[in-house]
Amino acid sequence: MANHGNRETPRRLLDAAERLFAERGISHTSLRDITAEAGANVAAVNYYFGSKNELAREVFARRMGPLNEERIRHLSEVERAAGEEGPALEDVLRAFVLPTFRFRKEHPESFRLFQRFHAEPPEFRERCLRPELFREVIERYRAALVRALPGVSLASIWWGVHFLIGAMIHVVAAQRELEKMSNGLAVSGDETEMVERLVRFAAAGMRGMEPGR
Amino acid sequence: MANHGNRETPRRLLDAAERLFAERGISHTSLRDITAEAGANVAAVNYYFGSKNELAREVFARRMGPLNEERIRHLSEVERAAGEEGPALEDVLRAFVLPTFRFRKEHPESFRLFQRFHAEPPEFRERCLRPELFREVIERYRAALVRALPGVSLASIWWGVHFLIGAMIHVVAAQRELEKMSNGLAVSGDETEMVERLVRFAAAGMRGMEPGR
DNA sequence: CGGCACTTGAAACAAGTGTTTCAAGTGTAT
DNA sequence: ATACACTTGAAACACTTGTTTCAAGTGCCG
Repeated sequence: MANHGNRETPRRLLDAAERLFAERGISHTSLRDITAEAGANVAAVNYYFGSKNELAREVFARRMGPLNEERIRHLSEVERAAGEEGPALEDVLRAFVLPTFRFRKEHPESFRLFQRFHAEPPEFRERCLRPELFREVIERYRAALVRALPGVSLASIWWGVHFLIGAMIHVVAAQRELEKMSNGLAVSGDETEMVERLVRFAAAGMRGMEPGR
Repeated sequence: MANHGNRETPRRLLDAAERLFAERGISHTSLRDITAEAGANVAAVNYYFGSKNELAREVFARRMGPLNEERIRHLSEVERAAGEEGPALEDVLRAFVLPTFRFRKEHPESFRLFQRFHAEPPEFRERCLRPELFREVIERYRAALVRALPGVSLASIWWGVHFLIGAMIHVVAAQRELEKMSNGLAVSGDETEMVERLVRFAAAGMRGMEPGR
């Protein structure tokens, strides 16, 4: 009944959807949950986004884009600092991993989004995952890793990267459960500790991957 | 209307549910999908299992139990073969990882189950994950790893294991997509190749984790 | 002030969900 | 053969889902 004069309803819908998607998953979140949290009407989602699916697509793009941009920015910075001979493996990996953890720190409640996303059916994922969002990241990091890992085959690098991604997704998403299971062994009050562990693990792992090392 | 004289309806329900859960996820699979595929009536699930949730719990337990048992069996075998000084790190990790890949080989269509499971909301997971299914595995492998990694702290071991689990889940579940993205770089016709890569990666990673090494 | 494009609210929609009910059928033991 | 416990089928239940509809409200521009 009211035009409140502001254009922030779509943003509030995105925020609410992000939070709830992350908390319960996409299919476990109804439009009524979202609109209730956003203080909007049920019809608002279809009015502004057309459908629940397109809302979800926007929710993801809003985060994935900047995240990948920051990965590229970090890599550029590290490469600039390293000069001619190129950055060390650890620095390349940290440039890739750090934005993820930093995003979790700044948006702790909405972070599970990415793992939730991995859990959706493949056809849904492919509709959301616009390849152009990732092409540059892949290109840039492949070049940097090839350079930082002389003597390691491209196939090994490829696998190493995906081992790293899997490890990252898992610990970052299941952290609370891991802490509960570890009996105080895994305290992650300091996020950099976890990042450093992951970076050291992956760096050592990638260096030790070649069969005839 | 008929008692077909056999007791295989529950088994057919479990099989159908497993296949569909793995393919689309739990919440995207309806009881009608399951019962249709199993050639049973909609009421059959509630008759035999009480509810959809308890059916899901059974579906997981049916696979997770034997899988963990085989992990323990492998570890015992490796420990027996190694004798007094204990098995090498690579052998311990392989004993842990191999059953997962072997299960995927034998039940390729139902394997995604485990990743789907990781994607369900936490409360659901906790209802399914009976701790007693994992206690022995944790106990045994922790002891073996502490022995195979002298000088590495328990915390580092703990993190390394979860990095490994994350990497394993990810590559094993997203394999088809990874192959598509890799432009022929990642061919996994030979499952042992992937296992060995993962084992070498994790072994090198765990050895290189300690900060002041 | 009056008209207009834009938002909102409340209600209803059609479709799908998990679950329950109950009569009808079956095999087995008495 | 008769009784009985066990399974099944078809239908209905109560509820939630995403979506649509339309009247009512708002602020802005002429």
